[in-house]
Amino acid sequence: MASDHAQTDETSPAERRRQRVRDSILHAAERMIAKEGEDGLSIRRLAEEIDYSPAAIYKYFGSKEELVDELKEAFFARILTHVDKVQYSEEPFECRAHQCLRVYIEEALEKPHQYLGAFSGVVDPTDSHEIESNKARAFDYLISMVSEGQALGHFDPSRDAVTVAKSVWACCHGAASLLAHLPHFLDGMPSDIPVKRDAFLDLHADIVLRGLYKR
Amino acid sequence: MASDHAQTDETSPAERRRQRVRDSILHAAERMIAKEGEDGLSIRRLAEEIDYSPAAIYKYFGSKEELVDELKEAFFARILTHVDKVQYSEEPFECRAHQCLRVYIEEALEKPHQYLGAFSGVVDPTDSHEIESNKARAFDYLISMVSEGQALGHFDPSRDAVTVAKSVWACCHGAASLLAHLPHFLDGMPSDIPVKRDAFLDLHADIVLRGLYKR
DNA sequence: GTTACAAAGTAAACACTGTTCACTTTTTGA
DNA sequence: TCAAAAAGTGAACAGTGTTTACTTTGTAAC
Repeated sequence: MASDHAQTDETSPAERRRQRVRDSILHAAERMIAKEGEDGLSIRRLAEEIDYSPAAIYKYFGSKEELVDELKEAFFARILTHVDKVQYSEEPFECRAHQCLRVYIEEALEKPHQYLGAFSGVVDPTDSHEIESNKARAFDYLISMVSEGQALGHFDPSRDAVTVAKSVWACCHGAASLLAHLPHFLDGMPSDIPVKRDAFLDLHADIVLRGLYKR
Repeated sequence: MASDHAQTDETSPAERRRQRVRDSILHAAERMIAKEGEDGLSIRRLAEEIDYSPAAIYKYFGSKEELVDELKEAFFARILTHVDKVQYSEEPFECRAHQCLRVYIEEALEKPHQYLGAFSGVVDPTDSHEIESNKARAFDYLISMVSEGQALGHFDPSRDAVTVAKSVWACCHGAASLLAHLPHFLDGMPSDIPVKRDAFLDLHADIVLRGLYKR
């Protein structure tokens, strides 16, 4: 039964083997990007690192771009799960909203090169596939957060929740982008190194959220 | 006297000629980047476009990076002058502050590829030359704007002006970056195309600035 | 077990890239 | 006019992503 034609878990030894090689490619690529950025990733050096020929990579990925895109999708999926966890916690709304912004930025900064790479370059408007990516979905959470804030009577209800959510996303993305791009961004500020980023993110989230409240 | 050893305006015909070639290189590079992005710029195709050999480019610029860095510096200098103009206008403070944020974003969006390219990739912390660029100076204007807002009794004075300015810069940069990166960012929103961006920027600046006011 | 077929893997080539170097042409200043 | 400097170039080097024809390996059926 276990060696029957239709496997119970849909994975044959060959498929598992293939999956392992695929993963090793992805992991090696991730390591190289983390070290040297997206431009530092070379298919040839990547192949050498995992002891394959460059051409072998193309049995697993259609192009370098497809490979990198898969990493980006996984990265944003990870950010989403972390933001999601905050969203459904038992904390009061104001605390959740604050954490929501913070966690997005903090998770983005876990992989600065990947985060920056995901926003470098103008996206082709005719490429519809980009629209339904996890990147766009990150911002769906913000819509429901803003709507909830309006329903609870905290936020100004006269504004369009979607538009406001886009504005909030811009604020979060900007902080993540600048912190990732400029390692010295917080230099010359009060308090010590590990606290600096924490304190800044608190202030930033405070300012952004305060902008949403009714006056 | 005019043909004396030391020229009055410090430019000989040879220097002017050289400057013209230099400019033609820069302009061609700018056109190519505007069309195909930073990665789409090729020294060889650039040379072909202006009818020179690829090697000739290196008589004017040490490397491709130096060339695009000069374009970036000029671009941010242009943004700065526009923001500067707002800063010293005769409008009331609240209007100037609002315009300050708007103009930064609008000018950034004049060259989406260049703006995104200026923030792609993690900056080398040991490279001190990056710190004193026009990019960093854009944010000096925000510091004085925040300080003035505090002095006038509008903004919360208990906060560090520099830190707040960084937060505001992040909000502006985020909006510029997202709008440049995602041409569809404002799709699915009320009102028509030319007004959309205008309305969004107004809302965004409103939200950010409201976050700074005393409650 | 053998055989047929598909999958995995590769070496070599193609068409690019940025950059350098030896070399020629042109321009300049005395 | 003549040497020196500047401007410009062709060819090469080392690297890139990708494709193609080919070989090796593994699998499934007879």
